[in-house]
Amino acid sequence: MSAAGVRARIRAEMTDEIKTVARRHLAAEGANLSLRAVARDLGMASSAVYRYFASRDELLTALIIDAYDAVGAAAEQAIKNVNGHTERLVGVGLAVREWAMAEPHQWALIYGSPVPGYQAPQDTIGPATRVILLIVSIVRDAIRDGAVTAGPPITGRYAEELAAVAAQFDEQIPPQVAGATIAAFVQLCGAVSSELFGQLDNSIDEDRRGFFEFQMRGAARLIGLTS
Amino acid sequence: MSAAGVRARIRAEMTDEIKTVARRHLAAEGANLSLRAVARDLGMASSAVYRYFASRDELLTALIIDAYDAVGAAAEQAIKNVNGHTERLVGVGLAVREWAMAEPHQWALIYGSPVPGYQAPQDTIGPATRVILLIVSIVRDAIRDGAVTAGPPITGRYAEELAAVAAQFDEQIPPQVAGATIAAFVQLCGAVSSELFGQLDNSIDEDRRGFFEFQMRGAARLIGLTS
DNA sequence: TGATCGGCAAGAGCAGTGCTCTCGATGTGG
DNA sequence: CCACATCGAGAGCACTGCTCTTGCCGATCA
Repeated sequence: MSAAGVRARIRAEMTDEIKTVARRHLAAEGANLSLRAVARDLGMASSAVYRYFASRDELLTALIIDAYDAVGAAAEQAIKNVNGHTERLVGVGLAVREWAMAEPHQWALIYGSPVPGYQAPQDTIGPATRVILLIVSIVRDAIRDGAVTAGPPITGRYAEELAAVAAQFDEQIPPQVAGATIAAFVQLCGAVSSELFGQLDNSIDEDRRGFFEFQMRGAARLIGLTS
Repeated sequence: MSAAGVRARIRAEMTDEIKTVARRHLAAEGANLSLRAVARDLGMASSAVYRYFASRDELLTALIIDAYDAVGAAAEQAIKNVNGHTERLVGVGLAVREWAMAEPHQWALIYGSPVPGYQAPQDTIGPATRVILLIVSIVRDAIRDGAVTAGPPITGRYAEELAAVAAQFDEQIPPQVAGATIAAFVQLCGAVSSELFGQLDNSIDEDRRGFFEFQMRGAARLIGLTS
């Protein structure tokens, strides 16, 4: 291996190590990630970290991309061997929920309020779409299988926009089905966030998983999934 | 008026002034509210602010309570003269959405990820329930008017919890209807947050209001509202 | 009236933060 | 072997939340 390769590998390892420690700090203390504290944990000067990440925001961006990737991978993995379109949709929801329960601060990082003064760069929009694309693919399969009874037709500018979005994947997706699909994703994110951020406290306290599944099945009914 | 009364009034005015300036800073810069900057804007030393709020968290708590109250009041006001249960539900959603669009940082404060290291005290749970209580009252009225066709029955621990919640308001609310009602609130919060936090970028970019209304009408259908 | 007391604001100060700059060490490529 | 790019360390700047002390000023009481 060339010397440049060695340097690049060491640099990549160091980058990973910083991200790992940063994730640990994130899990322990929440979103106000301290670059200095991370550096202390690594036994190096804070200024040294800036050799690897130009700013705290850039480190956060790296963590965000990784988080989007992780939750997307978890969802894909979870329904690998699941049959039935509704079951696959519910499976995605449950997998995302479980990932979020295990990594609440990472969830807050990607689906909570944006970090103050932080503007998500273009790098994040790719991995960000992984879960919604998975859901869209489930619905597309269901339509192909004739397992969708579309709801009442819709009109208006948003219907055209939904049709345009649907056309990117499959012209056969009616706009109201595309809308209900995005609505299902919104419900998924909202359900996880409300559970995680304490909105459900003092109402559903024990079987939150059951209530979450109830919501996912409702979303599936609105899409029109018949199996 | 007694001297003590004068003192108390001046103190209340000062407290309000601090909150107003803090809200302005929140709107301008985001969630990382700087107590020192607020004090500078008020032309006083930062230490003086601590006479009115024991800590930055306490100031945030005051802002959170006010925000919950404001969004609740906006929702109640919006449907004062609206007839039809579905229209009232949609009206609540649109009013909440509009308030959130006008005050995005205040929305993030109450429905976004919790502020790092901040634990919501008991004072906040009262005002926090104002919007969901309004939605519940709409559904209760609809049931009284015979304008709800309940969905398929549900079983399990979460169904019992939903029944217990429903019993706090009206025994006539079936658990699946109570569940769909909370789901509607979750959809509402999720829809506003996803629009505000950029999840909808590059899919629905023009008629987001229309798509939001579409989601609210879907939630109403899941509840079973027939008018 | 004069002394006392309580609430208020200001300032200094502590420990922490993100970030920049410079300087020295160290390993790499010609 | 030497020049160079890369890296880490340290000092330093401006900022933060928060505490403590000091002094002021008006209200209260003897």
